[in-house]
Amino acid sequence: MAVDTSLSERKLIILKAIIQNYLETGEPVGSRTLSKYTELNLSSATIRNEMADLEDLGYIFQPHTSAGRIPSDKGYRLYVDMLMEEKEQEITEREDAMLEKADKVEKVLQQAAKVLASNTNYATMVSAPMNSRNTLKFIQLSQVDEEQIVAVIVLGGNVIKNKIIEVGETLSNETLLKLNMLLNTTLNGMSIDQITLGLIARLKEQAGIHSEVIGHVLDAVAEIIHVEDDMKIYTSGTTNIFKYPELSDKQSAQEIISAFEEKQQLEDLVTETLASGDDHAIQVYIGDEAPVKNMKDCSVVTATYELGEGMKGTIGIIGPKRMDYEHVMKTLKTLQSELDAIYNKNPKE
Amino acid sequence: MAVDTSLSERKLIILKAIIQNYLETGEPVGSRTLSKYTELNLSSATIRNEMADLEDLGYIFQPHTSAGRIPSDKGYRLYVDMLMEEKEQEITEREDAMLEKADKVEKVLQQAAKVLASNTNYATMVSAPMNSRNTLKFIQLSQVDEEQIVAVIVLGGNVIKNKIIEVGETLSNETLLKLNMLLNTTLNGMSIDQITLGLIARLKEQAGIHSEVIGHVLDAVAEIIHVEDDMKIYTSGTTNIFKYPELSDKQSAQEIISAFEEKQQLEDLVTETLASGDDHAIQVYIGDEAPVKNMKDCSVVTATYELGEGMKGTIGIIGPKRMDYEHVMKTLKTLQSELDAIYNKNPKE
DNA sequence: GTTAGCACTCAAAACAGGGGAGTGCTAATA
DNA sequence: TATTAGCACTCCCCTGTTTTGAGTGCTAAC
Repeated sequence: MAVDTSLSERKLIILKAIIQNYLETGEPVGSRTLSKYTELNLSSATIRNEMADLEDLGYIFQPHTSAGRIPSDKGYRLYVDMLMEEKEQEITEREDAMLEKADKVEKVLQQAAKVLASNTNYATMVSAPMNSRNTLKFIQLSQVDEEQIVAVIVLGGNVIKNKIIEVGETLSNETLLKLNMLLNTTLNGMSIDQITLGLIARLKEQAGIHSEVIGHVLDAVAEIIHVEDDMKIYTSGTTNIFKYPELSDKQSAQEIISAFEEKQQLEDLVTETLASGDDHAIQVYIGDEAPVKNMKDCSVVTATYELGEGMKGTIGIIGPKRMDYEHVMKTLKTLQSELDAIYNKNPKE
Repeated sequence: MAVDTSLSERKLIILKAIIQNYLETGEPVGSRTLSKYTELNLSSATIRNEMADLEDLGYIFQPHTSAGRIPSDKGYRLYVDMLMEEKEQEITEREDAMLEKADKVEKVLQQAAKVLASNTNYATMVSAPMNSRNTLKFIQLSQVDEEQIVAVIVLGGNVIKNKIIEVGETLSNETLLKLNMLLNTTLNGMSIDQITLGLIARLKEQAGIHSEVIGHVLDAVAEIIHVEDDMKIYTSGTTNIFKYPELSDKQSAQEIISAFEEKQQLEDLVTETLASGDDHAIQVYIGDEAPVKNMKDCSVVTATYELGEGMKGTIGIIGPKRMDYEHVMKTLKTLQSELDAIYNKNPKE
């Protein structure tokens, strides 16, 4: 990224001015406007020369001749990387109140998406934490009726899952007790990745004639992971995109909204975010950079949060390229630590 | 509804022709078009006279002078009530295959919404069955760690819910066993409405010093009903509305899409559908008739399905007023009996 | 009762012109 | 040498006007 060094101080100032102005107005910005807007007192002509240079370098472009300039993706990139000053002031207190104790994780997350959307006026998504790296805390088998038992599986962080298992015979109480003992002593505290084939074989051996049940239980465990694989994603404020003319033509709107409806694409986004980079960094995808093709006309800002024990989820904001990056990143950061805090302080809620 | 009798045979034919033509093309239909389109050989002039009458009666109207006529809500109403001939032929076999055994109810319903959407090109929703009138099948308390027990509650139809309960003390195995016995013998097979205050008092009395736990469990049961109250709704094909110009202007599109996002409005729709009328009838709401204000420019067609034991859900299609009512109603009927069949034949899947 | 014909209406498309914001270039200026 | 003023030019966009054409209502003839 040696590109930036090739830009003079003045060019940077002008570029920054162009972008900031464009973020506010959404209109192409011309040289005259800039000559007043910027502190360095230059005539429009000078600015024009600089702008021509910037255009040659690919940071800005004209939608058509005799229009002002608007930032290119490359320009935005430079902006978020270097030019943007973080306005750290006034850490918002409001959200504290909004995220009041909702008693279920899902509720909290849905709420978070909502708060975020109303706070930013963009479309938002929050993915529920995945428990791939989670630990088994407790397993309980119980007879429901003659032919069915239910396996209750509690994961770290008190995520509970159940699965009905069909059994041909009625199992005696002692048998169930024994199996429960066996399962819990062996598997308790184990990470899901730690359950190896060898371990399974050993378990089955100890279960004797009931090895089949053990098999079913482990299948259930596996399936639970699998089920969790198609992750839950909460969205809000989708229709906010109609507020931005450049996104609200039929074509774009349809693409973006269907990306939100078929969660598959959002899942890709989450996966990408979780995979790449530092845990608590904020990531910014501009245009094509996003791993979601339908969002080529948008910018996407994401953050990762953590509910302890390696359960991570993603928060994301989707808006026009000319989004208010500073505000968004600040808000996202706040919410991120918000979520981090709530659950690390109070994991049972 | 004596209105219809006042219409001559010929007027009915013409009205029907107008509507059918409009359904296909989406364009206002004029007298010339009709004079060829209809079998009764009449000149455009004659048709014009009849159309003038129909307009006076409120069945059709002109979007502006010198445009063709389009059906009014009243016209559509008459059409779906009387004029439309059911094309019963070729009961679709395809869907059978599509709704292949998904092993979770949610999956099936989500799938159903998808199939429906791709089949009709409209927006669709499927509500998960509510279990308000459901019965308790099984309750199991288990100790998770020193301070927590988990209550697993199985409802009829094998809907499983759990709830972590905080207890100050560690309960002995015998105590748990006793409580489990007590809960199951007393509550087993009961409908949720049948658990009265008197019953609760009696339970607590029998539980003695552990009455508090019983209280928590019952709270959990109550909460589970409550949680289920904000029902799950699956949607698909929201963006199909962009296919219909009359709905895809910013204003309408935004309204409809946000109705789909904030599920509250869809819930109203479901409630209305479930409340009103015969179980297996198909209901058609045209324009204002729908209980959802955001859909005043749409038509909504709904059906109720049943998963046995009084658990009912709703399937709905939302499209433009000029939707292909016949196809939609037929498809809906098929899917309805599809769902009915799957779960009544094979309730455990 | 039906039809042909005609005058009329009005939305939408096609067209034309003016205004204006913005540019690039050149020549003058500090 | 960098900056600026000035000027010609471009081209979007707005506005108003015209044209077109589909469709109607009405009247008179069949």
